[in-house]
Amino acid sequence: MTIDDQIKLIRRGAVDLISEEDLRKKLARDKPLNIKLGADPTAPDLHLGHTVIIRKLRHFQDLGHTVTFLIGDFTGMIGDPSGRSETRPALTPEQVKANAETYKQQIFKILDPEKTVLDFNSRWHGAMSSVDFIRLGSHMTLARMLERDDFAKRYREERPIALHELYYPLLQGYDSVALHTDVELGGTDQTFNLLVGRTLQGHYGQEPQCVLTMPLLEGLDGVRKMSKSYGNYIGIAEPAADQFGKAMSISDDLMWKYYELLSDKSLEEIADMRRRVGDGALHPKLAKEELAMEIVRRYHGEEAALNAREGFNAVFARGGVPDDAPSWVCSCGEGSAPAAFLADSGLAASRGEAKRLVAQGSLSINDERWNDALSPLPAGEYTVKLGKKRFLLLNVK
RNA sequence: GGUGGGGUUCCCGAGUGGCCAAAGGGAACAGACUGUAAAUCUGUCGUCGCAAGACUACGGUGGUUCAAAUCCACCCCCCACCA
Repeated sequence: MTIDDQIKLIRRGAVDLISEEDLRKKLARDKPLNIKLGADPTAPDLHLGHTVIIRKLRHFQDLGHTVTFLIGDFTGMIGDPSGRSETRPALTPEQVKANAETYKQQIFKILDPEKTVLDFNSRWHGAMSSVDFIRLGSHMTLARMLERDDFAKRYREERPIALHELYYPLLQGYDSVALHTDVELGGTDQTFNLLVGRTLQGHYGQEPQCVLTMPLLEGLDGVRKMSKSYGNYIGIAEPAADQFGKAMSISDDLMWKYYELLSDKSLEEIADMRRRVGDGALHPKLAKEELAMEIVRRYHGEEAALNAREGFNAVFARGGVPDDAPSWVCSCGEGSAPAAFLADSGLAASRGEAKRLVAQGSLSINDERWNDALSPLPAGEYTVKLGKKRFLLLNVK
């Protein structure tokens, strides 16, 4: 593969590459490069937003390079100074180890274990003396630090910046020194920290690393970044049907962004598909199904992907009931009134909510709209549907 | 150390004695429209109750009052400014 082709693959979907010239130089040596990605020691529940960067690591592996997946167990004690950051509870070594295990299980769905090194930055930070620490600080100026978006903003708004937070970028940068990193990856929000690594390596007599930043993937709402706390994510460990359904719920516009950042299709193929949707030759729903399939296939395999699509269409296109619908048994009487069994089974949060939903016309029983929340159902078996997504197989004794 | 501003329902945020289960926005949910799209429009959005209504809720604990998210006391926690 020519250097031009490699650069093209590396640049796909990326926001910044600093600098392309340096990277060409490194690649020209034709030796495996050290690629680094830092990860927080907590929250090992990866979603598609994380995979944007992890997939980029995979690209590097495919080009023959070595990846270090670095768990920031030491920096985790500081907490990334992202505005209103709360102090994170310190994790025990056991917890860190357990989290690292979970990371492994998840990242190796994408990364090649043979070409991946798992490391912890407490290995070198923990061994530093106070003198080393102060020396580390001497390589950075306050002015430069205040260039960081986040610090600049807080300083301007007269919000507090604790001193130890200033050390976060330095420690992260020092990781690159310790690992002799050639290329470090991160989200665009990491740009400053990544550049500090470049600076520090220079100070410690190393060739500065290249920095590759990836965009933050928007969540299902298409507005905020994908994040567990916003609840707008697709987790890579989620069941196939959920992944498929969530992928189908994104807007058509967002679909193209997802294609670019998450799909293995070439940019040409994607552009062609987009053109065909544009002139009506391809229905956007089909294009989206293909995307959803690709995502599910990656984490669950081909068969699961086919099943997910079939299940999705059976339920939503043809109004069926999913195979895994929960069932509920109650005896005829008070408990068999819709308001009662909807709340008791957990389909609705409370009786009040159940009644409201029924009043709004969201309940159907055996495919018939049901407006009476209070009369008990006679004995028998029923298929209950509440809204579009909630189902119950009801057995009244 | 001093001074000032705050802690309200899932989130943001209004409310400074009764008209407050608490404005407004967001999120969420439902209906219409659809491709379970998105966008839009409409509605719902503490618990129990068929309802009337009852109960629980405005940082905590007490108190004043016929009546407190609103007033008082003490406590806890956050923030800003001055030094």
